[in-house]
Amino acid sequence: MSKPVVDPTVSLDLGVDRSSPVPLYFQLSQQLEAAIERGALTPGSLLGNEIELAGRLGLSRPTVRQAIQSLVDKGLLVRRRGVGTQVVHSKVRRPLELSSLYDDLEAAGQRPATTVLVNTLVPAGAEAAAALGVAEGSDVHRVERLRFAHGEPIAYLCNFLPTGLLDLDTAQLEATGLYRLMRAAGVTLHSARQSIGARAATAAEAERLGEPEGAPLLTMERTTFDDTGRAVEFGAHTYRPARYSFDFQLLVRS
Amino acid sequence: MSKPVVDPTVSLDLGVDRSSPVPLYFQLSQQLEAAIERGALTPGSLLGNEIELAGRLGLSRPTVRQAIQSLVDKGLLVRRRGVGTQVVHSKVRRPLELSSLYDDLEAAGQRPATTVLVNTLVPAGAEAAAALGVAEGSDVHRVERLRFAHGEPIAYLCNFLPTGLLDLDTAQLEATGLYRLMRAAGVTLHSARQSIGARAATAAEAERLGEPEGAPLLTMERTTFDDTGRAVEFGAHTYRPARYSFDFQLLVRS
DNA sequence: TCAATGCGTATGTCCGGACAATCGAACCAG
DNA sequence: CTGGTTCGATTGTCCGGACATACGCATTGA
Repeated sequence: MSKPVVDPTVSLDLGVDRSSPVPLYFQLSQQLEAAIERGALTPGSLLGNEIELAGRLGLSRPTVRQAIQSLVDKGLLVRRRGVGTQVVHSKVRRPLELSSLYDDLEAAGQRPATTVLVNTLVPAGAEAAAALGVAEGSDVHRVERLRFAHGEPIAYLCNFLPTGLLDLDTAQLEATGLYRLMRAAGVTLHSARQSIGARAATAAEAERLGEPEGAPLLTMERTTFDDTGRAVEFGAHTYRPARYSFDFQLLVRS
Repeated sequence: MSKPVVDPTVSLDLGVDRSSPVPLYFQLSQQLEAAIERGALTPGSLLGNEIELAGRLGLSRPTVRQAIQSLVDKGLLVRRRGVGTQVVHSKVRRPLELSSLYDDLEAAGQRPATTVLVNTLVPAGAEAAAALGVAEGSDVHRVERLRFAHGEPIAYLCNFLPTGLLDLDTAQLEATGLYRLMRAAGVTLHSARQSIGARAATAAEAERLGEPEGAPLLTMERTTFDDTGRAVEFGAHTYRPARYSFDFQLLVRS
């Protein structure tokens, strides 16, 4: 009896374009991911061994391994020595990434809108100065925004940014998200430190978000760093818990 | 003028043990990580080119690249073509992983304690059945626990587990965390889907955690999967926000 | 003075091969 | 029937080399 091994070459039309500037391993990993996504590779099915796959595609084994490994890192595949590589069952689709609330809402089909409440230079307070790594009292940008979805207020966003990084245009801030502006300004985001908590709304917070005073609020503080280690943003956000929660998937680091 | 490039071979005593069963690339990456951790490799410093490093250590370039790549994936290093590999400035230390509250508290120096309130088999409700992928009404384990730190209640944990996976001993549940028990039973955790939110405490919730009714609570729901895609745990937790928040770092996927 | 060009250097991609470690199943012995 | 052993299959690790590509800097030219 032969095992129910999928033959990727015939069942899905795999094949690489050597004239393309896109790396071969990336072409392959994208095709495999697409095949998984559309169900051509069913969960639990084996992927056929690497050497044979490499031979069929006219690639070397390291290239095929690199493609497979990238999908393993994404959590879509699992490798087992002596067994093979198989598609993970289900549900791992969007591992946690450094996300922008604006992009999240847009991807969810909500139509995000932003009102800029404050956009000025202020002397850095103790907390913002410590987070951004600048001297207390030195100038930093302060941006306060209200984020809406379907006309309902979702979150109040208060952010601090160091000067000289990008010019914060109020119109642009209302048209898109902060992260998109930073990327467009050539800032390469690298990592962030986040803290998610909850507390009761103060009178001012409650009024901004249209909640009663003392209502529970979901809070998030975040400091974002670029790849040189510079802090490029510090934000303290409050969310209406009935309208927003932090949903994500995460993988076990191995 | 020579550039201020660190010479890893002399300044840090790098060297691999070929008789060890530990993979060479792993030995190297661990040594590099340790060097970064203790400050021997200062943030921003270059790491010297791969080929030379490989030659000095008596390794091949792919092996050295594999070691470096693993640290890049961890966010400790950044590579730039034509420039070199440099140590990231600070602060990226513990990227988000699938964590156990028990382990988190223990690592933070708090002394966690657990009281098991409920540990029985119950017919699965709609929510638990959907999360675990079992038929509604079929038997599942139900575990309710109170988690303390320094004698103060921190969280109320309600978990559902499929039967036949492991035997849930109340004494063991009070001595350690659920994840540790599952790992000990041979379950290989793979991924989880989480949702973090907030809401006002009901009378029962408030009483359990020693909070006033209506107090804001931090909530987390999580479904955990093993590497075959089976759901192995579903939990609904509530935390006292004054005592606990979700802190983590995350990297930009590239 | 300033912009365009060229060059060195480092990482990015890819190849082909070799051996080791591990898993699962078939096989054999008690 | 049961338990241990052997063996094939598959991934894990490692090597040595080759060429492509992008960045930074110095040089050159307008």
